[in-house]
Amino acid sequence: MTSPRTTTSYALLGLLGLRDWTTYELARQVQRSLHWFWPRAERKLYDEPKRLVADGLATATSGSTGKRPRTVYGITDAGRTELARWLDEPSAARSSEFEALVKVFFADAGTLDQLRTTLDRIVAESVQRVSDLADNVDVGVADPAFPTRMHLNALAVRLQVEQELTVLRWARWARAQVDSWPSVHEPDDWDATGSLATLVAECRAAVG
Amino acid sequence: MTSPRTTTSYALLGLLGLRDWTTYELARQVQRSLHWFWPRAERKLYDEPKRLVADGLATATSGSTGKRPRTVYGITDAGRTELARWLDEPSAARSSEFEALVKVFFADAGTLDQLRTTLDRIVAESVQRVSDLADNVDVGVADPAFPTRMHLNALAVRLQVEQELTVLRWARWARAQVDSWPSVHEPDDWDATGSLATLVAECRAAVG
DNA sequence: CGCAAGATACTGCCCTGTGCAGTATTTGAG
DNA sequence: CTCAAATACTGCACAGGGCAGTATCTTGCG
Repeated sequence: MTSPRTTTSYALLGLLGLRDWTTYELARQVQRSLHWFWPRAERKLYDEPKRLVADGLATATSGSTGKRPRTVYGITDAGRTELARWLDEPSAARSSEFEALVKVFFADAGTLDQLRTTLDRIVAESVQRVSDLADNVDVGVADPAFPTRMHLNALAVRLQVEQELTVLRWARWARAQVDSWPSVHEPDDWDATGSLATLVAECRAAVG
Repeated sequence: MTSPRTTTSYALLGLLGLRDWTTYELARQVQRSLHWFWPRAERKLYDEPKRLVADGLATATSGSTGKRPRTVYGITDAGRTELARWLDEPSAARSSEFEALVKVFFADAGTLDQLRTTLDRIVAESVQRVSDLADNVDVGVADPAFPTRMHLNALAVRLQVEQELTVLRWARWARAQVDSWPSVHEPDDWDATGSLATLVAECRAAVG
């Protein structure tokens, strides 16, 4: 083994389990589907298949389109076995990065206008993401690449949609809250402490 | 400037804007609050303040507790100015990693039992995160470190709670769905395509 | 009082991953 | 026929993660 496999290795192995792909196709497919819950830069997607081949989990078939090289990757039996084994392993915790929320959190280092702009941008980005998601799903339903996998796709997409809509609803709510604040330091008559208590109660109720 | 500042630089600068901290305290504080939307390894939090000092955005005061060194960091005027300026910049897109969802997505490479186990683990992790969040908030309300920042805290916490609860609800729903599947390849009588269409409709409705 | 466990305070190393620039060739639209 | 877009990569510098390692200080328990 060249070095310990990462989740990215298995994500690509998973795609190779469905059919053969060139790296370029793989990169596009990752952006369309996996990107929502396992985002990786295109750059990585050119390195990773080589490692899979070195470990005997994938095969590389070099061809060409005229003078341009063209490598097609496929999965091996060892690859399928390893992929199935990986499904048993415990997973890393979910983690999300939200730079704009860091700006909201430290809003008192700036002005109320800055906070309002930050929230407006979050709403705009969120609307964009929800639209993109809907467009993607529309295409996937009208012309499914893997019709027999629709149910797995639907499980994953449902979470993505709920997540994006949750952010959008929150952003609109937060923007409305902030609208009545006289300054970034005072929430007017909003009872922040009481609101936190309500949230805690919701959490306790959900976990039973 | 040593090199372009990252969001991590500004996140720490933001904390330094509230009061002075030792790196150890900073590390703990980041785990408690920022970690939910800007997760960074402890290791990084020891390097970053040094860069801030090198750029004149922070000050380092070396003291000691007996023979053990102890560096206290604080913000400079230049640091405050730079922090306020950063609030104007557009932010990076939100991004989240969810390894377990990759396993759900490629569940057809394994067995139905594996999928069920994966979902059970997601539910368990989710319950844990919701509890932790509630505990954190309880402590923060009972004994607030920065009472005058409660409203900003409440904005951020609300999003975190909604996000975690969304994942929890989804995981329970998905686990129930999968319960009736005869195999990982067939969703029994579940209309996955119809379900996707409903989700698209929800998205379209939300973006107007 | 003595000692163990946990808290405090870091550094080094190797690897993954990102972003951007750079280099070509081929295809398709007008 | 031409030019833009798509295809197909590589190199490089830096951010970041995880883990091991090395101390010292504090606290509670017997």
